[in-house]
Amino acid sequence: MNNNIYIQKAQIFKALSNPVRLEIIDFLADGEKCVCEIVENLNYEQPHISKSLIKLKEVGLIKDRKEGSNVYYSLKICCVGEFFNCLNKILKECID
Amino acid sequence: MNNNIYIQKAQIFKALSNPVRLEIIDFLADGEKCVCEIVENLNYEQPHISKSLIKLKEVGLIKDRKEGSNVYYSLKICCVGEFFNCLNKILKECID
DNA sequence: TATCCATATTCCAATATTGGCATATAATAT
DNA sequence: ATATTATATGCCAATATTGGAATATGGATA
Repeated sequence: MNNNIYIQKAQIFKALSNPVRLEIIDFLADGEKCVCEIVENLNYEQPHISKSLIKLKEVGLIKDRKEGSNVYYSLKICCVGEFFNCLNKILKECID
Repeated sequence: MNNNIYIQKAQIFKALSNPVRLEIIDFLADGEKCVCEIVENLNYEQPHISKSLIKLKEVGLIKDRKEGSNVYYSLKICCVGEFFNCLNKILKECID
């Protein structure tokens, strides 16, 4: 049962464990974007971007909003800053 | 080249994307532990624990120290607190 | 040296992830 | 109704991850 928490957390990390999905998050840090904008900016096929977005949404990292035929995605993590600052620290230490 | 940063970050998240490895990190949050203590506390085969520790070490999340025939592992992340607080926030929001 | 204990490595089958391609759906416009 | 545009889904081969079982290594002790 307590093990469940580790499984849930692992799933969030799994969603983050892909360069394309990290690039999407970085792009969304700039603000809400529709799928087409993300596809234009990242050099990947539309279906791949779509699947990546869905995976990020499933674990609660981003949210979507439909408007006409467009779907707009945006970050749901309030603490992206702290989160990625820590990551950067780890990377910096790793280089030393 | 900038893509490399996403690959590196993804590798850190990949190391964290496993319940056993998260449990190990949680256990190490209590302080430095030798492999045998970790094996005793977590219900997994010694080789699995060993491999998990090596994976965490490879990405710079933990460090090791040999003393006789024992190897002691400890956290190398200074900012575990912030990091996991954010994660908990995401999990909480996800439930709502 | 022989043996014991702690840790790491290798091998493996089952399972999951990746990312492209083709296709489906759903909204909008003509 | 048909065509067009935006997004999602299904399928697939290549590749990676998982975690167990057996085995190897290396320090300590008798």
